Amino acid sequence: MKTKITLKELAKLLNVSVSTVSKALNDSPEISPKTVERVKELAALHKYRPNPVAVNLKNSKSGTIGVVIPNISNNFFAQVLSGIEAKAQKEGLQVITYISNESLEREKQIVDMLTSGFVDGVLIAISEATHRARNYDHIFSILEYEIPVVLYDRTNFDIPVDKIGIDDEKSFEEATQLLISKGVKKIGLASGIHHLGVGKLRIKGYEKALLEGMERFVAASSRHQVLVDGIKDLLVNKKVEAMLCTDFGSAMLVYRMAYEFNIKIPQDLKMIGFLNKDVAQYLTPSISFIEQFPEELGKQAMEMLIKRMKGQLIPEKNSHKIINTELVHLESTGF
Amino acid sequence: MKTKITLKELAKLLNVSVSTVSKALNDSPEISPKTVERVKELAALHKYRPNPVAVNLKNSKSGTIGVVIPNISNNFFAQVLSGIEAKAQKEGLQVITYISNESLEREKQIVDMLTSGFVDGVLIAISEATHRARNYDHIFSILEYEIPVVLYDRTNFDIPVDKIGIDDEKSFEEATQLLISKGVKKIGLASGIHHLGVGKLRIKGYEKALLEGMERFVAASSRHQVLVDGIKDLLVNKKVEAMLCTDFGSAMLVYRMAYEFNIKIPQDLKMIGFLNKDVAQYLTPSISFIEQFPEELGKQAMEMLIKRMKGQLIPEKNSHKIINTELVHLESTGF
DNA sequence: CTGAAAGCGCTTACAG
DNA sequence: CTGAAAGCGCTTACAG
Repeated sequence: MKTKITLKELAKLLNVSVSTVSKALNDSPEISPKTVERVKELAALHKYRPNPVAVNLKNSKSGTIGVVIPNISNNFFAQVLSGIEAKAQKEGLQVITYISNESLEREKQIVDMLTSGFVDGVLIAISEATHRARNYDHIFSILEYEIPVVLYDRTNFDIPVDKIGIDDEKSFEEATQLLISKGVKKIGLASGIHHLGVGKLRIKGYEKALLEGMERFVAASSRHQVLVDGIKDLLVNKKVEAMLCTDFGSAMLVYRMAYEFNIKIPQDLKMIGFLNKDVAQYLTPSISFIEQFPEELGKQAMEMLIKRMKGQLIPEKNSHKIINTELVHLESTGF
Repeated sequence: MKTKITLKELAKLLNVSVSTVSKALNDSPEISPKTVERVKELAALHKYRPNPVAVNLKNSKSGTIGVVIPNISNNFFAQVLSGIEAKAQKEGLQVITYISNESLEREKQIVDMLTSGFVDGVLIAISEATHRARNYDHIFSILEYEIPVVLYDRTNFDIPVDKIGIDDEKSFEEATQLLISKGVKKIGLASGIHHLGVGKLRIKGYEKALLEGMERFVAASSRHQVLVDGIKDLLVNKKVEAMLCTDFGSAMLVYRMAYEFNIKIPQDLKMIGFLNKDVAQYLTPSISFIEQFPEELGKQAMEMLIKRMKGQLIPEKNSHKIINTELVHLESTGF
């Protein structure tokens, strides 16, 4: 019904040239006010809107940015996307979403698309598999194509690009220090992601905060049963008084085993985890968590990318930004 | 560095015309095998890839589809997106993501973008605000522009388009029937989304399944404290033996209050909820939940849209598909 | 088998 | 003030 009208058709209806219509619509001072009015009136009547594909071709850009997400089921990334999308909308940019599912293979395919001219810029969090394989060639290829790119969240590897993330190490260092300051002596840590960059950093922060003479109690494995046994050992045999959990899975395991062995949270065991707010606060008892402000991270990543695309950042110098985390106290750290 | 090479440049390097290069690259039978080889070799050397924006302009399409998501923090929608994206990738389509945040205003803006020619098709789940305001004009406008569109998940309103969703009513009807078959007499329901389409349907299913003489125990409110009081009444005063929860929030409240009033799950109280798998199975005790297969829903929505875009569906007839849900038994329904 | 021309829908320097 | 022409990067019917 309302099949899209083009400049050419408007021009014919108005008995003027296409150029005149285009200029009138773009408020060019070259065109007489009277003509501008006529043109705009008819354009409004027909609800004319320029074909974005044509405009983009003309401008040699695509008007879109590509966002690569390792795992959209992880609420953290979903929220990051939300922040990105909100900012993009304001800037009139379209967000093309690619989900790598933590796969190197998939990530390579995605990068292939990204470098083919579909997008004007890229926001990417590197997949787990890529980190494990230490195969970053495809990431470098984005740079070779001179496509502006910002790495978000998973930033701990050496590549000369703009980055934005949180300080994983510091967050757990501070959490550990807080427990120590409250007089907790035996602090344990559980992790199902110790092999990943973020996992390593969180564990490092914990270890850094431990005082001389304090024992290190770590249960870490990506294999379920090994992790279960490790946690059980810490809770039952080592009788730790607090547990830090680097990820959702390990937090839920600690939670569950505390229940099974009748260890009361927070009376017998304090807990702090990297969980998303929604889950953390709704649990019974609620679990104190590290707030990472993912939407803010997404927003700022987008801002950084926009600046880079507009050439507002110094070419040879890369930005590196840190979003501060915040320890939110809920029931599991009641003292 | 690796600045993109164009057909024109390839042509110049090869001393042939642009048309010849284009045809050779597209394996046109018009071109001699020798030329094809020469062209392809040089193209490969320079890693030539056609500018997608130009190709799209030529083909009068955009190569993208728009996906409108009401709330990406809801894991259900995140998973739907995952299914959509996977399928789109296979079809060589780009997914532009728009997040309405359950806002009518935002949804209108988004639809405005969608009808301006950015996308070849649309997948949309209508926002809560839109449903409340019963203001569907903008949705109809997508139809006026003759853009293929598939409604997913929130499909219970009258509009002549393709739809795909789950049978909310049936899912809770069956869940209720199951409890009845196990001899549970006093079955309660908690809802924080009774005012929404899906909430209404779930409640309706519950009511439909109740046998003659069975009392209806419903605690429903979008106001936190009212809902808390309602649930408390059901658990403590009415002493229901089971609770159905239409949403994550109400499930967590029931969970919490059972804990506070020392009501044991599943011994004293059975529970079934609309939760996502991840949370449901990790809770202690784990909560039996209705599996909605969101990725499958996303995938099939995309398939339906592709068929519509390709004209493989009958123009005057709309598809309406239902994804079957499945009650997954975990600890909270242990009998 | 190859190439010139037209065209997708727009914008913009240039003539008049 | 208006319009013809060139061009963004491609494809394809048409001539040769």
